[in-house]
Amino acid sequence: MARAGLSPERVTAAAADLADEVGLDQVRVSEVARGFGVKTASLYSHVSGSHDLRLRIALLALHEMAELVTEAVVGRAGRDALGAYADVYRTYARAHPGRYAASQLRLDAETAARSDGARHAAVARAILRGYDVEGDEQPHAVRLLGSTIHGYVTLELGGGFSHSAPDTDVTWTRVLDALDALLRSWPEPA
Amino acid sequence: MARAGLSPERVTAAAADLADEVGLDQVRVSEVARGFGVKTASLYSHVSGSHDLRLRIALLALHEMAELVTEAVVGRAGRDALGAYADVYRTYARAHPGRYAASQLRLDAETAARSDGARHAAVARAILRGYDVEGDEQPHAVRLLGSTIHGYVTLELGGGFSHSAPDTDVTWTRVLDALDALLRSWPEPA
DNA sequence: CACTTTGCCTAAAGTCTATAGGTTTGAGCA
DNA sequence: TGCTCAAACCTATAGACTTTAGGCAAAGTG
Repeated sequence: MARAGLSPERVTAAAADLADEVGLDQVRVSEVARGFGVKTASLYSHVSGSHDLRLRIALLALHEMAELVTEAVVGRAGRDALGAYADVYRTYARAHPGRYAASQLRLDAETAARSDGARHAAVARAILRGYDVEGDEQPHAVRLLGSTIHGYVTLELGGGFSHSAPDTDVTWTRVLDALDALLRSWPEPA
Repeated sequence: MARAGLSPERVTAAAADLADEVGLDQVRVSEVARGFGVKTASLYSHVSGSHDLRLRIALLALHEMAELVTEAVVGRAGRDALGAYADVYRTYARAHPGRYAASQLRLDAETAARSDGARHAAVARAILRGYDVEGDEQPHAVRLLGSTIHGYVTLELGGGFSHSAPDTDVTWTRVLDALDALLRSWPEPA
């Protein structure tokens, strides 16, 4: 019988697409197998189970976002760079909710080291350079940036804003303006 | 044989405790039943399944946090109120990670209306009153507040900060100071 | 062409969810 | 006290998912 041409990469990609469609927690090894027209047990030669599958989706998402975010900020600085940076996450999360959810999974130190997580922080630091936030203050500012952007994206995606009135796009630019203002006048180290 | 004295409330409470221990996505109806020394099927008279169980945990968490947050801000204003408000979420999330995760679940409009979600927004608006952020600007500021606090708590809990250097408590006060400064000088409507 | 590896299969054990229907318990009441 | 009835809990069952073990056949290799 014809082989389906499976590989860890293809399996992960299919699982990621499935996660975007039905939600990360609804990703089943059996369903991924069905998608390939293959028996469930066959996937276990390529990935070591459903936990492994989710982890691989996370690494894929972190990689894809790192590529996008790196590309988005080249040639930009200040508010312009900040907006491009943040928009990547928001746009990605809307287009790929399952992948984005996976990227928030807790990774053990070893896996995290192997991931593209550090690239995200590096891009954030590059943006801060345009604001003259340096030295010991950088980590704090990076965390603030990450918290606000990630929090907004998560809440918006989770429907946390859909119950109240104003358009979320308006709030989004307001939030970015606020972050911009904050970084412009970042306080001196205590 | 002695009855276990089940009820939707007791089942939900036990499930919430289990979620805090093993993670929300590891909550099994069968495991909750085991905890009561009861057969799995018996729980279906009290809750209508695992989805229902998670939803009930979410409502419980939203209620508990609403109580805490309401109590925390009475008699406070400005930076003081902001800090007390934010600390409730951070402390709660650390003590009850499963409950907190449940509180982020997407609720349909009907369930959301029945939840204590609106109370959280009301407390946030009360804090803004101390900063003279009013009218059409309030929703934007509420969303910024929620995004940053929720994002920070989520990232910290998810281990997103544990790979880099400085103490997260320091960053936390820095973030709150930043939000305080931001609200103090909130821009006029465009 | 023989040989090895790889890819996918069948088989099976174990766990979970969920439904249907039966039995026991205990509170209220004549 | 003894009856009734609803609630609480049970057994049985069906279907789905996960994961391991071992087998055959198709693709690459010398």
